Amino acid sequence: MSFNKKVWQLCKKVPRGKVTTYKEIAAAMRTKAYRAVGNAMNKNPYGLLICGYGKNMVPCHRVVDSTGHIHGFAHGLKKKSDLLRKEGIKIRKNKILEFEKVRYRF
DNA sequence: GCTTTGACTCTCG
DNA sequence: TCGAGAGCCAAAG
Repeated sequence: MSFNKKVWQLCKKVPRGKVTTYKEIAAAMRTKAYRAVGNAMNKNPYGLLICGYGKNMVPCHRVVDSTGHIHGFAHGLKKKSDLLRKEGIKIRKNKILEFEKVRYRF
């Protein structure tokens, strides 16, 4: 299985209402390719399904950096924060509130 | 194959 | 507290 697919697989394991970080994912794969993880997200073929919540969706919007701050998103940061808020996660200025509480650990 | 490119993270000052 | 710099890794050209 390719590196990217592993990333997406792990991504899908994040439950609704929870978030994870690029670092967590990398750690779960026993690697330190934090940046490559983000790169994988950016190129993920299921990106367009995020908003539609399709069968093979990869909840990329539940992945943020180690500080709980949101970076880029294929559909825009606003869209991403909206989706997270809809799942019960509070966001303010691209920053996740109560990060430690909603953070999912593998 | 070597070089470039990131949705990253850590360390300093 | 915050920004700059350096280190990191895999994918794409």
